[in-house]
Amino acid sequence: MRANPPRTEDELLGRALSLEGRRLGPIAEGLGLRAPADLRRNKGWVGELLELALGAAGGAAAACDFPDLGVELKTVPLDERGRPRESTCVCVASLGPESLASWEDCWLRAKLARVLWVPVLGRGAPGSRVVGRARLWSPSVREEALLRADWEELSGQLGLGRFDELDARWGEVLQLRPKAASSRERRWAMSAEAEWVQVNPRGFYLRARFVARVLSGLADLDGTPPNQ
DNA sequence: ATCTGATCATAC
DNA sequence: GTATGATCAGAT
Repeated sequence: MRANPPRTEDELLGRALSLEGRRLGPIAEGLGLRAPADLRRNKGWVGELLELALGAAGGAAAACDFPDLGVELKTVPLDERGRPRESTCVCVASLGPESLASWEDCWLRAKLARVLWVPVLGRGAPGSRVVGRARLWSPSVREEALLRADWEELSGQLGLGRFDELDARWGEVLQLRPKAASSRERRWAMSAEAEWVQVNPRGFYLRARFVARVLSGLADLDGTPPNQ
């Protein structure tokens, strides 16, 4: 059972805000679902539940969650101090010439242009976790500059085939980490030495400290309002 | 305690 | 197989 898609951003945000303080278990039951005992074998459960509850498009389509609104949904687990417990995966990284696209045209930028952040509080039984206050966000000029600088460096290195050098320590707000069913999973790519090599797929992740900044709502000190 | 590398389920 | 949704678990 899936809610109807929201028709406007306001409607979407209103729905998300109305979930604040609610436990995931009852939300799931309202949709005819049962909360799993833990997330070890259901890592995407929280995100999928909120998609259903908010009327996201769903499916594995390479599109954002609310295509009509151009909004991407991200759930983020918070610790006791209200800080993200985890980094946030944005999308898979291209290992070929596609990674040489311009920032303006890249997929990561498109996905982050408008994000509905839904914090989830608590650890332990997923059904006992509680929805926090949702926040609709677009990168400020300053945030976008940070994202762009990292993205250009990281995808530049990918485009050069420097897979051995690249690891999760690169990037200030973005990082590249494995994104696959296992480390045995391989994808063909052209190395810096112009040889075909098999490399583990990777994804772009937002560092937890960057997401913390976004959620804190602290205005950028440049005083620039968010982009639309 | 935090970060990096590894991993799990599901849809198409 | 590749995309979606992420968290797990060992290293630092």
